[in-house]
Amino acid sequence: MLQLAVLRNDTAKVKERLAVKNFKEPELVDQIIALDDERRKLSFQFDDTKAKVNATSKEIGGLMAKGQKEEAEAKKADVETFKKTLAPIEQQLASTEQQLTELLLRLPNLPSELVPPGKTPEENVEVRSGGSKPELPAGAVPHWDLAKRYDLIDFELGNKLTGAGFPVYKGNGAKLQRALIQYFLDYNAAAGYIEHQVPHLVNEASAYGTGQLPDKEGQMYHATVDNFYLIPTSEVPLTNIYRDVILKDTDLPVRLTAYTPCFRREAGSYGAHVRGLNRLHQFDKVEIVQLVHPARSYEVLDEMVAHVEKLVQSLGLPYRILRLCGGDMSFASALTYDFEVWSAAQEKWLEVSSVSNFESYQTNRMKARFKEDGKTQLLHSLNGSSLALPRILAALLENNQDGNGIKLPPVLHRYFGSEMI
RNA sequence: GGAGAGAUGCCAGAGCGGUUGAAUGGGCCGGUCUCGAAAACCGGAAUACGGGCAACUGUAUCGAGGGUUCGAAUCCCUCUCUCUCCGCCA
Repeated sequence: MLQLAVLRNDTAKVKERLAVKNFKEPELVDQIIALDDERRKLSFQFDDTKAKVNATSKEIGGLMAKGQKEEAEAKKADVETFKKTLAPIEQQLASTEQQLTELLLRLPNLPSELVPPGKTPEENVEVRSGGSKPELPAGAVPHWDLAKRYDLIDFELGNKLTGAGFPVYKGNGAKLQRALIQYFLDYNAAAGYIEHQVPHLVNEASAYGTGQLPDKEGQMYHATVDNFYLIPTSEVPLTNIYRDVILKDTDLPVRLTAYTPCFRREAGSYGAHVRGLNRLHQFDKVEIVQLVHPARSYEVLDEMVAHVEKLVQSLGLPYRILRLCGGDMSFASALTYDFEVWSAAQEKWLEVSSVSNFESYQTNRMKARFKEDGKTQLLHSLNGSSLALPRILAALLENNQDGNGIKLPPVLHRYFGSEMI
């Protein structure tokens, strides 16, 4: 969430930035500041009265020790009076604080100056592209047909076991998944990201920490008996490792990577968008996360984009990098680059990675901080997919079909064990 | 799943109703000493939110939440987690 100090000191700027994100309730900012004024007033009254209670209670202790019972009783009456005035203040303070937090949670992160204006994905700005779209042989088919032809993925079996969006990978399909995961992890580790294996279910505090709660409650699977959430991305457990942690500046930067399955309810999706591997309820993803000094976060963002770009290039897939416009960005992000690869048989761009700088929006929620020259301050958090598997798989299958099989890019040969499927 | 024990600062660990934000030891930072280091000695050091130009100062925090009390790290209740034993088990 945004820092109160920023809202108070830079109110006009905050509203201007929120407008870029097409935020509909700018008046919330003023409400929040008014509530904070109220909170300060109440907090002062509370502290002041409580100080009297504490001081008097201490005196009572002294009097009791000296055996001055009568005086002590008189003081007790004083405390009684203080406490009577304290009770309503305490209640008001608690409800004001709660309201304040609720409102604060409704404000999205401020977009950086680099974010282009716009409301729809069409207004995203292409910053770079690479590779070239392949010429497909006659009779080329989409990946769901290829998956069937070469017996790589069984969508119907997934329907039987669980439901739509939970495919079963088998044979070379399963092996290729494993090869991709291992290649991605090795690639990230070589760049200094420390590999982690993390829980696939998290508690409420973690879901709040990265911003999945409260606003995206409906997008997560919820194991209600134990009140755990199935992770929609390993960003959640990875970033929350540093919830309520204060690092030393010498610990920075923190670089993490993990492979996990990701679970998303994707409520409201339907039709051609969800065909084949395009949109699943469970999919595999390798993620990278960094926690860095605030002064460096944009430099690091560029570095992460370059890192993912090289990975996509190594797979030989035609791609483009988009800088998301205000309307297409996620709630918590300050700047996001999406990677899309060309899925030649579908003739569609598919999003395979999203690399974002969250600045202090997540770290303020989860109190992930570091200490520099004795001063404690919030870290900046960033993450990106490196990479999401299903759409990579879709593009690899479609783009590399030659009628006899699928030719795999050279980087995968040693992971897959052969050059063709 | 059953029975018991426990959760205190960076770590270990005291405290079990009243100057305890917290003894003591270790670690860490600064200093003295030293050519330098070690040892020894001296000093410093939590987080959040307020008040104050500042020095400084108020409040909260001893797993979390609630309660008892003039006063709670200390007593009571609920929850979470850890450990030991039993059961079960990849």
